[in-house]
Amino acid sequence: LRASLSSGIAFPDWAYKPESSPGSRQIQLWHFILELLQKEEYHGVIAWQGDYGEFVIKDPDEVARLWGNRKCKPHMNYDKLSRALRYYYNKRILHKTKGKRFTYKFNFSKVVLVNYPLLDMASSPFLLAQNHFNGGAATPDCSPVTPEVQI
DNA sequence: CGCGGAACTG
DNA sequence: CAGTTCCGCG
Repeated sequence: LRASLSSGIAFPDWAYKPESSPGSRQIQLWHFILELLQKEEYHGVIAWQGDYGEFVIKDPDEVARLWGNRKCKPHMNYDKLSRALRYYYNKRILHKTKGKRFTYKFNFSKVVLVNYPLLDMASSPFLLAQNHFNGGAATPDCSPVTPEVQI
């Protein structure tokens, strides 16, 4: 188990995923989703809606564009993004809300309860996300390297 | 749309 | 390993 030092609150392992290469750890899609969900400026694009942990992608094309932008994948689209989301079903991170279009649900209750039996679910996923991404320090767009050599 | 197999990539 | 790309099927 790990704790986020900057925010003060402990966050479960499943939400961390350190991964090899400390400096250049790739952004996880569901991290990115949570990041957008946390920012009010994207409420027209993606937002919490319905049950606890449930969210709707209001503008699939835009979310795909933003994701592609972050991953330097200019040809990203909802078809591909949704395939990535579907891989989360077996990983128990997400599942589909059947019937509701563009609607998925985080397995907060299940996974958090398993990893953190003492942590109650009073706090919304929004608060959890806020605590994890302390206010959104920086949102690095697709910018590979900035050598900036000066003499 | 939503699903999951399959090949492929860093 | 975490997607990306492509695709046939329902």
